Amino acid sequence: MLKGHLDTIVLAALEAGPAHGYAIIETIKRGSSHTFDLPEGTVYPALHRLEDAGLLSSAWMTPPGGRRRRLYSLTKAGATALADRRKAWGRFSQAVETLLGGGRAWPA
Amino acid sequence: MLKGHLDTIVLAALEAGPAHGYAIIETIKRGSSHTFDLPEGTVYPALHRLEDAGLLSSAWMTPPGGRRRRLYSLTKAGATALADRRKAWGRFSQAVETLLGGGRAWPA
DNA sequence: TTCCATACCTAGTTATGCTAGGTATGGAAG
DNA sequence: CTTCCATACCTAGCATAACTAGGTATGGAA
Repeated sequence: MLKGHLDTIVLAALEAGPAHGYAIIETIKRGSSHTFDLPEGTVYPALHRLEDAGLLSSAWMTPPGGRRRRLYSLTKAGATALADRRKAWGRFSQAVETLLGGGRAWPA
Repeated sequence: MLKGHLDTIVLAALEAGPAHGYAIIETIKRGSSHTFDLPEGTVYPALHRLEDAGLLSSAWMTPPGGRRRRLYSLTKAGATALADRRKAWGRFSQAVETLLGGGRAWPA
């Protein structure tokens, strides 16, 4: 479970340039050392959500001698959203870290 | 949104010793510098879930001249679960960090 | 006596991620 | 040539998590 951070990760995966769904899944898998091995049923609906929200745009492409793919790109709003989500992740992980780290069995 | 890490945080809050629901909310609020200001409707059901799962145990207490409170304690299974979840959090946050940090605007 | 902070609770809504299916094509293996 | 796998897309429906929005009750301060 990615618990609400899926969108952030997908946006980040597209920051380096446009990509299609299947490739995004692979990028996330390799980039996380297989910690996030996301099923398509998770990623495709997320891409549609993000496009509906205006954070991504898409276009069908057919590479020569290849199969049709839908290429997703970050919109300007998407880039802004990613920046916001990066900050939110920082606050979030910092807070969790403090709460988890601060909990000692018992200080002497 | 705590995105599935609520249980981890609640378990961690009880690591230092038993506490009641309202106090746990305050502990999490202060410990996270108000990043996590959790509504009761979030925390109480979580406590019940964790107790049903055997990770917490509870007992009603009435301090002298005070009001009745339900004191929650970590069970042995709860302590084990907390250790597991700490590791899971480490893997999770590490992976997100890599994916977010690795996404550069463009490498030269 | 009125109000606030404490202290507990739950029904119902919403959104998220996943399961479990389905369609289709290019290329390799047999 | 046919069978199978990896690629590549999709959706309906389920489970669950967190929250909203209510409710009850008490001790102490104003």
